[in-house]
Amino acid sequence: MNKIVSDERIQQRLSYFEDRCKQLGLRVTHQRKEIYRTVASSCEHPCAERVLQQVREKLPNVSLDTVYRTLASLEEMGLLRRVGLSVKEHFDGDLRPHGHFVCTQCGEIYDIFFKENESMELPACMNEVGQVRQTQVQFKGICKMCQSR
Amino acid sequence: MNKIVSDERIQQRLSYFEDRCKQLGLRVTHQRKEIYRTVASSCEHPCAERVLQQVREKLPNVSLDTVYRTLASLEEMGLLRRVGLSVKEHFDGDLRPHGHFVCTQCGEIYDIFFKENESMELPACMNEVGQVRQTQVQFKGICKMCQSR
DNA sequence: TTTTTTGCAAATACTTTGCATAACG
DNA sequence: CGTTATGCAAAGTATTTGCAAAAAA
Repeated sequence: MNKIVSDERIQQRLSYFEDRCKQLGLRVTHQRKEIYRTVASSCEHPCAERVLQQVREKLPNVSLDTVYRTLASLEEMGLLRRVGLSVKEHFDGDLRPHGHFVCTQCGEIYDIFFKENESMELPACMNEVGQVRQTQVQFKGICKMCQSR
Repeated sequence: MNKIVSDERIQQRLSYFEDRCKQLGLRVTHQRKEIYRTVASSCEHPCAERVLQQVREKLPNVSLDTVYRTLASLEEMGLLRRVGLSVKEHFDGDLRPHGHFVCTQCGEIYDIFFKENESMELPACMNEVGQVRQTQVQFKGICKMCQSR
């Protein structure tokens, strides 16, 4: 398994997860707990299918759609993040260094030009990981348009 | 239409596009040209379907799969970028501020912890765009593993 | 003329949804 | 017991692929 997170830390997180569930009136089911445990103790940024595999080692009958539903609610609960953006691919012909603001409500993508971006240096540890071809900064949130509704 | 890019600039880009095609032995077809023109002159980060719509205003018979194929080759040619990550969604239970390195060959995602990330301030223009909930820095490139093959 | 690219159609991959049953609190 | 969450099956969306015909060089 791919586990660098300590058991102790996972326990902490699980109990926080249970508290949050109670706070929000969500039920603490075996499936939710196992799905959250999997994501919280994984270092591999698993996709839904991969989460399912891991969860099924303990709960063999869990279905993929439960995994999707649960991952979505864990995200809403603020217990995990989605790496990346949206289901669709989006393309950008503007090659100047710039970032993007993505509205999580309407999906709109806005260009963000800012100085820090242009002069951004690669972190030192980058050498050990690989050769960087491009850097993108993404901001997620709610855009003005959606706010004023 | 969504055009802020000047005609002059688009012409420049199109002729660079043709040069690159010749350099690489790729044919300059109407479809490729129109697809590139669309992405290069758009400010809306279009998805494939949206590119198709625009392209069809000039070339009504272009098909969606050609758009996909062409966008992929334009990316390889270094003429456009994919906003986001990969087709699949990936989830991350680690909420500490950190970035990701994504290998464009094998798809592996590596965590990148670095000081600059923790202290990163939001660009001033952000106020005009929306309320930021989270910030993610993404690096794309080829990882060590893939390099040594 | 030769080779690449296209369009069509179909397959594949990923994610979401409706509904009856099961399980939490 | 009442209500929410799950599993199943099916639908919905996005992307990719094989192949014959069309078009570029």
